[in-house]
Amino acid sequence: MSAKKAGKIAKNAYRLEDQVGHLLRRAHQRATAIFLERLNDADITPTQFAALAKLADEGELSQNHLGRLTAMDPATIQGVTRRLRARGLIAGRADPKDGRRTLLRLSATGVRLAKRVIPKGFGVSEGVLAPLSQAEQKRFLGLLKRLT
Amino acid sequence: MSAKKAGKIAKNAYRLEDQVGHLLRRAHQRATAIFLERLNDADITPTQFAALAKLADEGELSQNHLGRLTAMDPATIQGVTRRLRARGLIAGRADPKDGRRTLLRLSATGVRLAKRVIPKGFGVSEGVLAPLSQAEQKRFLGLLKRLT
DNA sequence: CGCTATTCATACGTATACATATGATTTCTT
DNA sequence: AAGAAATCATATGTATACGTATGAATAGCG
Repeated sequence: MSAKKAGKIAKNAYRLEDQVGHLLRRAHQRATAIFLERLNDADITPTQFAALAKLADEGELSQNHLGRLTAMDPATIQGVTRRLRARGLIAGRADPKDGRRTLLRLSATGVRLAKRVIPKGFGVSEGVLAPLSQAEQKRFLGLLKRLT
Repeated sequence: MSAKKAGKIAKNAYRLEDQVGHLLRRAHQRATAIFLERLNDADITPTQFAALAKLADEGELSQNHLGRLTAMDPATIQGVTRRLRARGLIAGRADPKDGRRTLLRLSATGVRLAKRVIPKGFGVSEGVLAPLSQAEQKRFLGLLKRLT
């Protein structure tokens, strides 16, 4: 029953600055900014990076499957892969076993770019987490993972 | 020098799922989804909500100032306020002291909507943080605030 | 005072992000 | 096996998000 009697405190004001959604939005903005700053020369976006990294791991994936692995809905992953294809970083072919699917994989150029760029991903994460100590970073990531 | 000798461990693979940026993006997606679900009837977006809440607090603000208080750059806040004005939720007038500025405030309709909707903001935050205990929520918010 | 720099709001282009609709194809169910 | 349901990719429309450019207005400086 704190702050109920004698009107000393402001009566549960809604503070935008303290709401998770707003803080998550701002933290995401900052993470994106750090990404774009550190990968400026590569000229790719965080979601494009995610798609390249996943394809580098998995080799060949259908478009929607790639979207699920990178947390993008079908409409979003469609736009991302369309732009990556237009730049020649990934290539697609019809799935011989399922006429609905398009199988995507990195092109030779895409492999080279992925090799050059993925190592920089570690630096981005470090930069984003830099305001926290090592122990805090671990705690934060553990909690954040549970909010996804 | 752990995991350096004898190649036992996978050699620092880059795991998208463990990177802050990716997790922040996913957490933000989830927060947005919870917001839209709980304020479905109000038909406003999280950023529109933020603008309304700030104007409810501050009374009258220039457009760019409102943007700074809600973490939106001039181009973004312009779009948000344009849509809110089109719906008659906010009104603008020229600043008599500064010819460059447009002063924005809630309309009568906007005040009514804000009063009805801001209380629901608490529920959204609770919903987003629900996977964490009370103590974890506090810890998480403290750490998250330092990453903005 | 006058010139420069800054700020403000707008406009345009690109890139997520998602709802919804559509047609093609596959899978499920009976 | 036939019809229903689900999945895949695409398309369209709305809404952030930000870089860049622009013209108007103010602030800062010599």
